[in-house]
Amino acid sequence: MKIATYNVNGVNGRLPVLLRWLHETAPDVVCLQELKAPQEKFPLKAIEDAGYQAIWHGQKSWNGVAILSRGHEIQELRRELPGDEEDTHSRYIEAIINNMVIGCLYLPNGNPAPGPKLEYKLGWFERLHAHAAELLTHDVPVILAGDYNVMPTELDVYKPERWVDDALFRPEVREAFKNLVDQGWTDALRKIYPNEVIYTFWDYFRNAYGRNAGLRIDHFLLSPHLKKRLLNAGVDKEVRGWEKSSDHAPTWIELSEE
DNA sequence: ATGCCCGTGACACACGGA
Repeated sequence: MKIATYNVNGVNGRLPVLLRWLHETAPDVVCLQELKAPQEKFPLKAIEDAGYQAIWHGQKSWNGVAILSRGHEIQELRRELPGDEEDTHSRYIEAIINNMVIGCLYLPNGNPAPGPKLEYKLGWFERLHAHAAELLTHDVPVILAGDYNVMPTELDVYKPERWVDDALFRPEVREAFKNLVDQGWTDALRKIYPNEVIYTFWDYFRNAYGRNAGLRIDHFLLSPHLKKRLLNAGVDKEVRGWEKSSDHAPTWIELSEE
């Protein structure tokens, strides 16, 4: 079973790229982030014509998350991260698919830092930490996939020294990610590529993709049940080079059946 | 230190992104 995550940076602006990628790689489940579309503007017909069911939580202009599934029913569990009634951002959606809980998340960016946006990010991380711990108590396979907006280590940044004050790489943000993983999660990409440089994002500026000046910020965290089922993982890097691409590339894992 | 390049919303440029 192949599961992917892709920050599309505008689901309607990205639709030709998204459909081509779905057609060429046929993932079973896809977590999308940054739809940048209100609920009623999600391109459901095109997604269905491509062979997928979908649930999504849109928002005008910003944020927005979706889960697509080909073949397996989607049973939605929630469409917001618990813990803050006043958080209006569409950044989390969760479902049961094929006997697994799949959480699709878009963690806040946090810049400029320090400041209220970084505080929001760290607060969101605390809520994710609490919810992730709760999920682990249920003894069911769980995947937390999405754009975490964190480079976990120096290996995940083309020039670490330039990013130390940035909200994607500040020590407290890396620590929040590490604390989450230390609950017992497996960082799937790093498990498959323990020492390799592997990026999921390249800025639109400065020919970042051409220079491979990238970041690894899209992650799969696997609950203990799934660690032994992890067969492979990767980044569809070439998609970043397509015309009208997102600044992120699709990232995926392959799991064995049971 | 800053802009670079994008999508969105709405019609010019502001905003957010990472």
